[in-house]
Amino acid sequence: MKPRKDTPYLDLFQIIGLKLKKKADESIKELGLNAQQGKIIGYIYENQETELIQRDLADRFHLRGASITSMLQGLEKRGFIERKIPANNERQKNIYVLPKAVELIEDFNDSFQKVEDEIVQVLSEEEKQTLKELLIKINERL
Amino acid sequence: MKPRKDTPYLDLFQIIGLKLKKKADESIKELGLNAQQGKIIGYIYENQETELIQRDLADRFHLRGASITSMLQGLEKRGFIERKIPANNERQKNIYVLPKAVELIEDFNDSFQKVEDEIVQVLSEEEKQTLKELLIKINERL
DNA sequence: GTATAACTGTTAGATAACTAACTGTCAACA
DNA sequence: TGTTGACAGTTAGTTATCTAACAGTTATAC
Repeated sequence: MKPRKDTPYLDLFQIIGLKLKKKADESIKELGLNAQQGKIIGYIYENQETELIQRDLADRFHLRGASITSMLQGLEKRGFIERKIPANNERQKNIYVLPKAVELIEDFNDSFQKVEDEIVQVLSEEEKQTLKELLIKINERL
Repeated sequence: MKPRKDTPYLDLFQIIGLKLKKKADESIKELGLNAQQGKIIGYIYENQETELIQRDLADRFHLRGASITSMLQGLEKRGFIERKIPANNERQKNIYVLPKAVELIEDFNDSFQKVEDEIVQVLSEEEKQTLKELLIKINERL
């Protein structure tokens, strides 16, 4: 009498992930960017002094190189970032945010914070802490 | 001295969701389907006696009607499912799985079960229970 | 020192999702 | 009962991701 299907964790993670993506996209839509672009601009801003290259973004965001190329080409064309080939390695491109993007960073960090608060609004402080520990543990082994 | 960004829950859910999608896709790739298609076929199989229509799938899987149309057209063309306009309402299409799909259901349910086990492999029974409760609570309010 | 392998990024083409505009059918109500 | 609005699904066009094949650069090994 084995159950035909019973994958509550997989299902819950998928549905919650999808809902969060939609909420995050919606929250910064008016800025003309989607959530992924916002997250990436924020990450570039915080790491642009460290010779950040496209490869690093691919690793950090679990995207393929080709996807990063395409996304950054779009952001560059629209004047949010620039890419410069460093002197010591012509294979690479270092990435920097331009003022047009910097202006927006505070706005979408606020927006993301609102989504973040929505996620845990129904949890007590103790539950939040427990959840975070469990998620980190799962993420490390996945 | 407010932190520029601190959205650990949003980030963790996004990354875990992405990793799980990739694992689930990989696990049934050899069957010629992706995880979403597998999940949907399984769901149709379990609900085809209930006059299941495309709208129901859109609601259950949080997809738009147009996405369901496109996915089902593909599955129908490849002989996995069929759609029949019911006598009592010509707007709707009832959905049924065909034998070719039924053959595969056990296989991909096994595959999904393996991914499910990977998610919680590092957790104790008590932690699993706690996590499930927290995820359900979050999902309900999102 | 040169050949080979690894690395970084790009292009082309496929796929799965989306929105907006549409068709056809059914339901509600004035 | 006739109009109007809601509902179910489709189409067209866009976007973000993917894989596979590729080019150019750098590192490694013999």
